Amino acid sequence: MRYSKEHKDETHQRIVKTAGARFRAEGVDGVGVASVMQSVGLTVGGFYAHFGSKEDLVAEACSDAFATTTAGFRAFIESKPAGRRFRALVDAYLSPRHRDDPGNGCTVAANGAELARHPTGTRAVFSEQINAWVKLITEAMHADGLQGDARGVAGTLVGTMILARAIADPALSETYLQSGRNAVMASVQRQAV
Amino acid sequence: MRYSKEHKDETHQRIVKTAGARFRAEGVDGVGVASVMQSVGLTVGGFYAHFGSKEDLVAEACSDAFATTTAGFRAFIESKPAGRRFRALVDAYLSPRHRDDPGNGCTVAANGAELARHPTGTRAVFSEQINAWVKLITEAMHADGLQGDARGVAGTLVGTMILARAIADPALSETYLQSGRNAVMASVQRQAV
DNA sequence: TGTACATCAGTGAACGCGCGTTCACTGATGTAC
DNA sequence: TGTACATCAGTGAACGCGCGTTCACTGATGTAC
Repeated sequence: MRYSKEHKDETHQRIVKTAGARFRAEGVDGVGVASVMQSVGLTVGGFYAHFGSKEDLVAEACSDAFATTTAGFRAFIESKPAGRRFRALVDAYLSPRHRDDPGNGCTVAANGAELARHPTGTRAVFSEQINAWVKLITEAMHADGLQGDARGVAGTLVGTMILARAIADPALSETYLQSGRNAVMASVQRQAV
Repeated sequence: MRYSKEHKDETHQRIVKTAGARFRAEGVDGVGVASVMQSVGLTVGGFYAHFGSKEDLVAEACSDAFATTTAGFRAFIESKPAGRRFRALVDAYLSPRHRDDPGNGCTVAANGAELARHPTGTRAVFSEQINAWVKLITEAMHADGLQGDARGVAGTLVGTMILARAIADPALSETYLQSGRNAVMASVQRQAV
């Protein structure tokens, strides 16, 4: 072999990470295979040594991006004391920082509607990631002695982010983020002891 | 003139309506100008007698689709007695029927993330429509003697629909719709008299 | 230890195709006389 | 009322371009001897 197994795996990961960021920032349809490979510093032809098709990359990149983001949120809230985790999660998700950096943010908010139109295989891996994300929300609630519907919370987070990004005026956009934060916090109750 | 003014306006409207439905069902990037014109029963070249560019069509079609959907929801809830309007609106929005027919449904849920990446002009008309939609939600709440944050409600509706459409399994998808309906109803309070 | 060979990640040109847009044109109709 | 002309919505072929994918190839390295 010309390159070691590690070398190929590393290149593969670089393609996945680059695609994950660009798909979120520019949309799946907005980013071509050749363009991704160029960002990685390689040429188009090499792509098919790593993936069977663009669709395979979409599935893997979106799944990886989602998992990485969820892991990031998990590390973030676990750095907070129990009792402050749920609010920290909500504030971090519905922040101007997240709104203005879709390339490193939530995959559902960035590509959810688009991915819903993709083949079943792609959607299946995506469904699993949504469940993992909802599980994290549930854990954050429980750590804070709160109870509520984590699926409803996930919906509010995603939808509010999409509205905040769609609205051109920054001040108006901020009021949507604020409304989303309020709505989520109002939807949970202190757990009966 | 070959055709009367009415004739051109009518053709223009047919293009707008067709594009609005197809953009929602297949995504803005997933539908070409030639394909829209074919759906209308015309050939590509004629397109530019009606629109300066595809982007102009995107702005007009999405704005029209959004306004039409909002008007439809308005007519629907006004057919209900005051006191049952908000719940009717929420149930209609978060229904399997709406989930399974994006081409005739909410433009934000279908194209929101995508349109956020479009030029300022397109986003501006879109922002206005969002405000009109939030206003309708507010009116439905007030008609029922409820108070709450209509922007937060809009976020929950949009995000829940995106999650429900992304999830491949129909039964699991239905639980997300249910959670969204619960979350919205729990977020409003009976108005103090 | 030194040499010949096999491997295969990555190259770069080419494929057919659909995209948004342009343009010379057609021909039915409204308008002017 | 009848005829000549101007208008312009719509035609259909062509434009350059980027798309996803294919393929003959290169050349550095691991492996066999």
